[in-house]
Amino acid sequence: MKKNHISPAVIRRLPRYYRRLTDMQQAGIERISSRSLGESLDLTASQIRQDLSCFGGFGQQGYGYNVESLRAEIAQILGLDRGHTAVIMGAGKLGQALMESFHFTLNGFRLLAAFDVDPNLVGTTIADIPVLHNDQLEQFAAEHPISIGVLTVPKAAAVETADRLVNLGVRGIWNFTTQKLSISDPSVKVEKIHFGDSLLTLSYMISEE
Amino acid sequence: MKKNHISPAVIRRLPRYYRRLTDMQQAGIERISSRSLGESLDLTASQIRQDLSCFGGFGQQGYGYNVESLRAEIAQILGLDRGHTAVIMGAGKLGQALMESFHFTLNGFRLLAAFDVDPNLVGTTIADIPVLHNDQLEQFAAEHPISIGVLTVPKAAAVETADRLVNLGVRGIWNFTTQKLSISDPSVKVEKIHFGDSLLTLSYMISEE
DNA sequence: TAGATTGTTAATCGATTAACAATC
DNA sequence: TAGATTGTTAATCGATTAACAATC
Repeated sequence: MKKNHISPAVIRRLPRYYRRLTDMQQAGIERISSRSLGESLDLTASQIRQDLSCFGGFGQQGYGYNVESLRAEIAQILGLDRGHTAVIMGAGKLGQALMESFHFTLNGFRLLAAFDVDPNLVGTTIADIPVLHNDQLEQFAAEHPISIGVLTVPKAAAVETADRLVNLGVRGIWNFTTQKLSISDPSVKVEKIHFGDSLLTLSYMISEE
Repeated sequence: MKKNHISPAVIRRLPRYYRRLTDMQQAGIERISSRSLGESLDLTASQIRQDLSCFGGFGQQGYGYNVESLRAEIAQILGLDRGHTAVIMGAGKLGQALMESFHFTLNGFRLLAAFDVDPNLVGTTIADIPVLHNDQLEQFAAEHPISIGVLTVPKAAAVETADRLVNLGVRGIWNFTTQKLSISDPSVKVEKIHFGDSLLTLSYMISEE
């Protein structure tokens, strides 16, 4: 599947399509038009057809889209079928929250392990995921290919931890810290979740005159 | 301060400007040009000047911007000086992570309390923040004005909890659940952090080709 | 068949970048 | 003063929306 540059705006909408289609499929809905999908997502029908046409023609005139097969197509586009794996670096409260409540499997990832330095945590399992000592990362990686590292360490440890992950050949880093990462290898992708930026945006919105 | 519509793209960049200026101020840097600020944020100088000019002329020809005063201007634009308050709804791992590690104060909010139903949590304090019983929310709100509710409850409780917050007159909801919220009152703003959408985007990026 | 809805092309809209006079 | 850098206007670029022929 060769991808000739898809704009970030389109890519950011794909997960939303995927989620909605998953909901619809579970609700037993078989077909959907771009119009009604658009209405349920506050997007125009045009935009949805335009977005999907970046990847191929998945619909049928006069009918719309088959929910199940469109969902499967988007799953493939997003790479949900690639057997990606993840490790959590930093099993503090945030790491634990992800281990306990985030559905890695539903999002295409198999969570293999978490790593921490806290002796009270090392050796335990949280939501069936083993917590190993930080120092065991390299050895673990030699036995288990790691697609991405989830960075939930304290800010001060972020750069060093990210560098170690990159050295081990991960393809991406999911960065929950406020530390800016400068990864020299451009093939390693970084996706950040920045709580502060989000809250400041909300602050702006509620502060409008 | 009357705001004639500012585009969301601009608003989303303001927190990044603010953070960078904060870093610079702490590093003792007094002045900054749009060019060097742009370089450090991977933006063009033009864009930064264009963005800032939405709110006024904060710079000086031949000099640039004064770091401290530009930071103060942006703080005001973002509403960081308005004495906003927050409560956390749901003191599970994610709520606890925010209580322990997220710097509400640095982001313009005073965190007043957390609410939960777990008898093991109710009555305790976490990071100096009292955890109260869910049922006490209304009484608490009568005594303390709440600007925003942080929604870290399980998905199934999200809609009901959001409705209660809206009834109490909050101005915004910071939604960490995957539940789509349909708030009828358009003056109540919702900002969501969707882990799944973020991870799926990363999945796409590492799956290319 | 007739109605519905796609995929795609063209038109519009908005956001980013470039250019430059103003001026510190 | 001369060099630097702003704020703003114009030009470009990209993304969204509209329109419609194709066709299920």
